[in-house]
Amino acid sequence: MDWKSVIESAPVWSGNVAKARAVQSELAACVSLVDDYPPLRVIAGVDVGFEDNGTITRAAAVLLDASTLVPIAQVVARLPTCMPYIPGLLSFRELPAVLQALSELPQVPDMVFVDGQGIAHPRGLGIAAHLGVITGLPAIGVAKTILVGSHGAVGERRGDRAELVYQGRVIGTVLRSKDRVKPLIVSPGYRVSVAGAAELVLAGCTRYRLPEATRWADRVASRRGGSSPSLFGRETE
DNA sequence: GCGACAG
DNA sequence: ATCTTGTCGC
Repeated sequence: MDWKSVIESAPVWSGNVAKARAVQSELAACVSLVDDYPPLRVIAGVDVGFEDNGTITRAAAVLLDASTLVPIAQVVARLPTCMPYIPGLLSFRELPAVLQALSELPQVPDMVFVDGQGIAHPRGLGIAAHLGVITGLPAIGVAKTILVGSHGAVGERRGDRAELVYQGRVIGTVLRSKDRVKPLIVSPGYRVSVAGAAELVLAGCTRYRLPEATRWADRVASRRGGSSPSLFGRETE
């Protein structure tokens, strides 16, 4: 995997909203929803947090053993924040730091769990889909709230779900990952189908609402501890 | 024109 | 995302 070129060729925030949206539409056409990911040996969770009043973007990437869901390694990348949060353009704000962190993991993951939407986005390119298209890595978007789309009732038990529909298309799954908790919004990022993404996320959730991969990345990005992956951690700036 | 709006 | 204590529920 040539991270150097991936990071260099990644779309950069130009300060032009219309232009950024146009880029998203182009990349959205490259999204593959075919379940062609390899057997999952190692998976990764990525998430972002901020420091110094938001001036520093802190991205965390945690590698986990796919069969045991136990953390193997963690990396933190800190970069100057490049733009403010603009609904629909989250990837331009967070991907630079996320890609840097991912590139420093000791191994390339077979699947990346991203905090945010996959194709469940106004132009079909949430941060998980964006990450997948430019890295080529299979990815899934796991969000805590809806950006676009609507759905019917969701049962109260773990595994219960409802289709997330937007403009007549099924773009994701509103999935109850644990009994009686607010459901997750799961959508394909890249090289995964709507159904496949939901199954992988459910399998990745053990005793908490969020998948283990996302949970660890969350913790590391928000610089909380929760001892475990911290044994082989690195840091960058 | 008036809301809604991932993190 | 982030600022923040106690508190309701399993």
